[in-house]
Amino acid sequence: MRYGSDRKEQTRRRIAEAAATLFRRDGIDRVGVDAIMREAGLTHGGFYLHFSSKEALADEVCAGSLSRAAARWAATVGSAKPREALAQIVDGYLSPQHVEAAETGCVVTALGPELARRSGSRQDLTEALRAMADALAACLPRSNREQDALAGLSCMVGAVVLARLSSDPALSAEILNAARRAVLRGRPNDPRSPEAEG
Amino acid sequence: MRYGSDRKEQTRRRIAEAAATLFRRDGIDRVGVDAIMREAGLTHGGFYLHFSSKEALADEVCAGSLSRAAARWAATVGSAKPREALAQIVDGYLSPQHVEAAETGCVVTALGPELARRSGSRQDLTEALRAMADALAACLPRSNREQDALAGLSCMVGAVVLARLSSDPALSAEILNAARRAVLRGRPNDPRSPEAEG
DNA sequence: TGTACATCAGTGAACGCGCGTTCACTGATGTAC
DNA sequence: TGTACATCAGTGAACGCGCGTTCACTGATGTAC
Repeated sequence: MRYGSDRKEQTRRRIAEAAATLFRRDGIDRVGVDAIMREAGLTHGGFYLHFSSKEALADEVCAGSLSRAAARWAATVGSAKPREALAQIVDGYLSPQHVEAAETGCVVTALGPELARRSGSRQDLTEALRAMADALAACLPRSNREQDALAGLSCMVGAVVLARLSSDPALSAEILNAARRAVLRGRPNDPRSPEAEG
Repeated sequence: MRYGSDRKEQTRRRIAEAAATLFRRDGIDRVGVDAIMREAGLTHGGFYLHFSSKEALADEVCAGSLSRAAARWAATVGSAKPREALAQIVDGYLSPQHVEAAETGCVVTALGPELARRSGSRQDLTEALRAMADALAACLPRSNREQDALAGLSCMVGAVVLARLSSDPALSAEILNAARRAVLRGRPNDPRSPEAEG
């Protein structure tokens, strides 16, 4: 069709965005190339003009999504006082909305184990994890901040996984609250009530 | 073949055990009925004498595995002083062996997001999670023990997920150490060195 | 005790289906003249 | 400016394959006589 010079690139991005949503919602294995292309407004045959395989798409999309999340955290840290940045990051991550909307949320909580099983390199994912830990560390008290950041990240990831697994909304809310309290421990400047509601 | 009265039950258990291992190793979607039955020493056709579908098997196997894990934690708590029980549970969960052997490890870290997506009831899983939190709580200091238990469980789950996701063994070890320190915080009776080595 | 039969756990071929991937084709647009 | 052509993003039929499930059959064992 001989379109403008960046049209192909835009299509590629549209496919990647559709895939990012569907993969997180249903799991990589449960999403077909056909569904991704339909979501992107195309037909399946054109997929291979943009990506060499579904696996390559999944690797790129997941690493990209996680590294953009890390960049957003870093931007938050750069644009607010440490304790406010921390509260923003933690409250956003441990929100009921994040638990409910896996399809737009953190790749680790939606696809962590699935990605860990992959035979590919996972180096980009590892770097993104480090960047997330660094962003968290930057808004924590100096003593043991690297360890606290890794523990805090673990706590947040686990809390969202567990809150999604629980079929009891009350337990999910308790998990989120407990995790928030643990990650913000020693920094109780948060005006929010300790109870969670809805 | 008209075998002894408990033979069928034993076969059923053998299938469930094979499935538990393979599901945690490769993910539910990547394991076929054929592979499960071969692992159990049978052929695929007989599967439906024991389970109504692969989905039903997966539900039963995952809930069973998690509730047995909860029972083991409870037994540990019942058989040692609180702080020793806590150290046993936490050190076992946050060990490099657990990170490396997903196929025999905690169902939540191996299949959490995959299970959270399932349409089924998840009630048994939720009860098992509660039982795990209760066991943890029973060996924590009384003040805020329920919250601390939920936060500790989150931290352990997230740490194992992240340690498996990282392709850098040093980062994985740091994550496990940081999580252990956080979960045992306030109870530094652990004689272990703070550094982790392969 | 010995024999014929009934049972039913397990077998393996067959099914329909959806998937990832390929490929000959289409047709809208940029370019040469 | 107008026309013919080249390009190449996108189409959709087709492929081979593996999967979950079904079903007619097998044959080892318990039971009736």
